[in-house]
Amino acid sequence: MDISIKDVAKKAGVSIATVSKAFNDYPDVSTNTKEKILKVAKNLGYTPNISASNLSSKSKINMAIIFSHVLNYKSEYSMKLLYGAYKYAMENKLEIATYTIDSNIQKEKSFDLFCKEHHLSGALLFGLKTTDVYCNTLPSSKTPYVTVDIKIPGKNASSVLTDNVSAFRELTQYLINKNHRKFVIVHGRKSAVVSVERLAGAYEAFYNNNIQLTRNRVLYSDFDEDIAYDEVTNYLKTHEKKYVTAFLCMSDLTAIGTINAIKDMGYQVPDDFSVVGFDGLSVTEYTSPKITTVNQNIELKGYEAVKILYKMITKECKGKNILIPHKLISRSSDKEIIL
Amino acid sequence: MDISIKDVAKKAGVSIATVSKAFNDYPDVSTNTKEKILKVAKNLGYTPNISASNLSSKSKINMAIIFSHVLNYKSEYSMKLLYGAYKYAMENKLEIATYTIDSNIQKEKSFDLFCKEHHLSGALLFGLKTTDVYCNTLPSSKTPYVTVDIKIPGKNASSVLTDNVSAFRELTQYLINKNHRKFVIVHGRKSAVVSVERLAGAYEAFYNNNIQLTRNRVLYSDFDEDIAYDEVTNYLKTHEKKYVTAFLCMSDLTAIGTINAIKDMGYQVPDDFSVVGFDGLSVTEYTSPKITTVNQNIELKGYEAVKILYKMITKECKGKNILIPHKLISRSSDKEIIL
DNA sequence: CTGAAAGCGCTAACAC
DNA sequence: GTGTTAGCGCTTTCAG
Repeated sequence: MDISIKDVAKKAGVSIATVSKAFNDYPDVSTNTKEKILKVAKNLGYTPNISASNLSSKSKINMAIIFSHVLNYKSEYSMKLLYGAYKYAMENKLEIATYTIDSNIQKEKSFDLFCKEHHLSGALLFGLKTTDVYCNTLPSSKTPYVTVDIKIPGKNASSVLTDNVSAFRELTQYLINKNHRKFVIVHGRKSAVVSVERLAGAYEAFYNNNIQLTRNRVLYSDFDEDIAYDEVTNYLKTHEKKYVTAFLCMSDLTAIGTINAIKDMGYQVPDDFSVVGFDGLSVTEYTSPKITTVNQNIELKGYEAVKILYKMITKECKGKNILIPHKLISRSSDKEIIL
Repeated sequence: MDISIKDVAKKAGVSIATVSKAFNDYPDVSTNTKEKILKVAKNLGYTPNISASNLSSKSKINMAIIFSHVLNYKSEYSMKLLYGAYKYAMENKLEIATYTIDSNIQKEKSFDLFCKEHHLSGALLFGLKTTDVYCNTLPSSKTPYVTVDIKIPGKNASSVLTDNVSAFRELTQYLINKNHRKFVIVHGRKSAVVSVERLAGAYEAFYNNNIQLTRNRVLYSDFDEDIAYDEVTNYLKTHEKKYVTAFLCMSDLTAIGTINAIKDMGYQVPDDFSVVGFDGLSVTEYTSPKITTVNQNIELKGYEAVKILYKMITKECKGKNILIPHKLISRSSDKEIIL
């Protein structure tokens, strides 16, 4: 038979109430009794039943990570997010459960309902897309939540973001400083907020440097390499080389697709074309050439996301939007044009 | 106020027992009442409280994935495992929670205790190492568990494995068939079972082809690229080129480290040395040259792991050890030696 | 500082 | 086919 609080109480010669208090660090238990209880509990192999505790307590803190899609294993992105989140959790002896809830399930059960069901005090939403059902129902949620890379306004909402406009402006400026003037932009998923923001960043840089937009082209892909590969291949087949000197890619994976397309068309990177990516995945170090990119500090995003969720739950702070610093990493997939 | 089963019962004009039965697909509820109850519940925004249900039910199935370490985001491995696991879960409308329990926590709380605490019917153990505390306590566990890449015997234990000996023998034979005779083996973590097995596979191939062991060298690294890089660099600095024609790496990441070391020492892959990896990570497609490797079918491992755990829990099957088929993928990081 | 007792929301006998 | 009821293991007033 399983050991319950009763057994501990009996063995320790106290009431179950006292055992409960001892385990929950109530101030009104003498150090002596507390120590005895803890020792007895250890001997018996007792551990509090979380379900029971959840049921009878209003205040127990439970946090979860909710992925909106089955994680895309091709991308390190989710992994780094998870890594950062669990890092914070471990450091603070917090427990986090991770669930996957795709759009079908989101339709069946609202976020609030899911949280109630699982007795969650709050949740982190990773991988949420503008097309997800949750985007509509989240704002009216009473449960605190934190989104990453997307802002979903709400009473108890926070978000952890990258300043995509600035980051992509800097990336573009970096190439402009190397005398590039003719760009092809390899766009990310069209509906993604981050893509739109990054495009705006590129345009800002163009504007700041009096670069005519008409000279530049936007190729629409997803964030993966396949579509980028096809689009760039097609572009190179239908355009003369002189029309472009650099490819501005909205993700590292599209940069890889772009580089492969360029190589397969018989050109060289960076000799014929410069290519830059975005995200800062470690895969950019494994390619040759190594890819110039913007490190988004993804682990930190996960880390900060949990931190702020926890503080929202404990009322230490209100919902807010946090910007995580990014960093341009110059490598060998681009080169300066000598005028 | 939250909606409970009582509210639904009252509104639907039935007893709470009937509501409970309707929600749990008991056969003894008329289709009419069931439909009505479900409709009322939907309107009210009712969802069963899992904690309460867990508390009063013996039979509720709850599965979890337990990572023994904060996931290493550099490796796609964990991600693919997760992907496969959640794929099975989604297909079968099962819910899985993922936790991270490092060795410190493993020491504090046994596997059985953790499961009891969380009312788990069984768990998948991902990333378990021979040095983990759980390895000792697991065998006496009453809760069913499934391990990946490592066999921990037990009453209710299953494992999902790769036939590492055969796989590495095939990989070695593949190079032997290309007339390689002088190898350096870049070993994985020394204490890892899979490393030992793979080494045995290499030796089998050597034996089958009368290749003298003395001609070959083993370099000990972890499964990551850094140590491999250092070891190979050091090797190349202290040995003449003629002593080796191929590097047999026990993981894709060590293969990457090896290739980088070779390049940085001024040699070419595969012209000067052939290099092969192991795992089948997608990163092997992004490198140049693309790396010959053994695809372990990692997603399938995750998928099958959940499947078998579920069947163990439902008593559809007993614990067993499953071998997942692997596949050699020949790419351009190796070449035939023309005699 | 400690204990008695009233639930938390649900399930599972069992009675009808 | 439906309802009554006794818990599941814990937290939390409230009395002492």
